[in-house]
Amino acid sequence: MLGGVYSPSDFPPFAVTVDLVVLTVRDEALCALLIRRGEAPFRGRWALPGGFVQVDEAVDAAAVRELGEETGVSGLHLEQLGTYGEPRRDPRMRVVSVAYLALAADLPVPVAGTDAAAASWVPVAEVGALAFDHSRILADGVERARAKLEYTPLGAEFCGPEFTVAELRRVYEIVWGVSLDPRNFHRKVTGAEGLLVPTGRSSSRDGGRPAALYRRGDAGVLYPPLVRASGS
Amino acid sequence: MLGGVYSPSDFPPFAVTVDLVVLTVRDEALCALLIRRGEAPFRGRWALPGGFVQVDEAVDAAAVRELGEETGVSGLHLEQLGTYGEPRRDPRMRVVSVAYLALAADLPVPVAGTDAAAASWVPVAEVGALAFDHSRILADGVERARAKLEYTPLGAEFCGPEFTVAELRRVYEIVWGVSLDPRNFHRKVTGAEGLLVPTGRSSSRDGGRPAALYRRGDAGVLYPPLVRASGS
DNA sequence: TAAATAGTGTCTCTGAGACAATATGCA
DNA sequence: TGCATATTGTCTCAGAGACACTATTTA
Repeated sequence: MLGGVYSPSDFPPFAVTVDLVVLTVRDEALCALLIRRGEAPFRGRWALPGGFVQVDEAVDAAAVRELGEETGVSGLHLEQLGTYGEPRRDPRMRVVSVAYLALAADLPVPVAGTDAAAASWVPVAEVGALAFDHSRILADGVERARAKLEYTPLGAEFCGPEFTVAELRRVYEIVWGVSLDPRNFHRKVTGAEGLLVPTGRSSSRDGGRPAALYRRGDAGVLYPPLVRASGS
Repeated sequence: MLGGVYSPSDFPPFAVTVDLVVLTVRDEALCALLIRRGEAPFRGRWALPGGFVQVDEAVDAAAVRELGEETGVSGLHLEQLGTYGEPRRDPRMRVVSVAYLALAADLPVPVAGTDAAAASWVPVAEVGALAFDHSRILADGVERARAKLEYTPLGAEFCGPEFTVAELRRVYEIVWGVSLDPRNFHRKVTGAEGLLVPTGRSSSRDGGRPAALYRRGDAGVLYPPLVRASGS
């Protein structure tokens, strides 16, 4: 069938939802925001937060709304991750879900939000089987986040409004699961155009020279990119 | 509302479609497969091929099916591009569309397919305003294709089963709209792991040393990547 | 032979990674 | 002072781009 050649009477009805992969770095681990389901199916299982797209609401807008409801925070980076539309991914009816990826600084604590279901940050390494196909969605989100750190300034999204180069480096080390040379990392990120904007000075947690504090720059891409260990 | 906490009675119904951005390189131009709409709305306008997702069909499967119906070809590279869900993107009803990107070698001619609507290859530089939000979807698809050539072997998807390095280079030049040094390009692509598999020899169109023919290798990523002119 | 395209070799520059050296705080 | 961390500098190597040069075909 060619696009648009149809009438309202011949389309099968679907429900459309958004699911959110919200990631943060806390306690030295990459964590995802998960909710525990209070009802069947998958009662008691962890699941991604999300919900229905309203009749008069753009799909992207639904993701923004849900993210605000879940985290109490707005203005986070939010991007489409993919759409998951297997016929039986929800056992009760035909649901197509548009997944979004959000990166957040360590938020105080997930707000209970408009729902009774418990929400909490769970280290992605300790996440077991999730409800529906959410395990795969989460895996796709984590991989996307890892890839985006290479060529975008999004690593700074995991940090607070002001942060040190070492904090940013810890983000990279935790998300990628590698260790990076502090000297080379420092040279690269301070040299990258528009990534960091200097400010004043910082605390020295346990001793050692204080580190300069930076704010996020306005660069859209990271050049030169920070590459993970590749072919070599 | 949190994910999965709902009942079948409270979801608003949507129609779900797939739209295809099918790109090829022919006549020294990057071309998209478009159909001319035979009915309102947007009667007479060009639009992307696509159609409804069936009740018992996965969304990805619907894209594969539509691609086969439109091009008569299977086995092409096909990937999700994004989902477009503005409330009034279709004036008649609420339609959420999942867009896909396909890269094809120069196919003989678009088959008329199961539809009467005329389909043809249109150079993307000459595409005017499309129906619905298809102009934006096409633009997103073209940009995705350009970006993918950098770090994946997908440029070879635009070539036939056997091709020369010069043909592959023309693909890059046309898609990116730049000119590339033949010597450096040759050294790079023949040096990239798993990109090209040698075969026999080739014709020499008008004179000049014959070029070696290659088949696509099985590499999933292109390392080292071919980068477009960037920060330098 | 001339023209044309294919393919190789070389040089230089940039950036990555290893790691020495210096700077600046706290106990 | 001693220790810890921050920041700078230096060295080496790989790969990109410029481009000279060789190879192999047709006219």
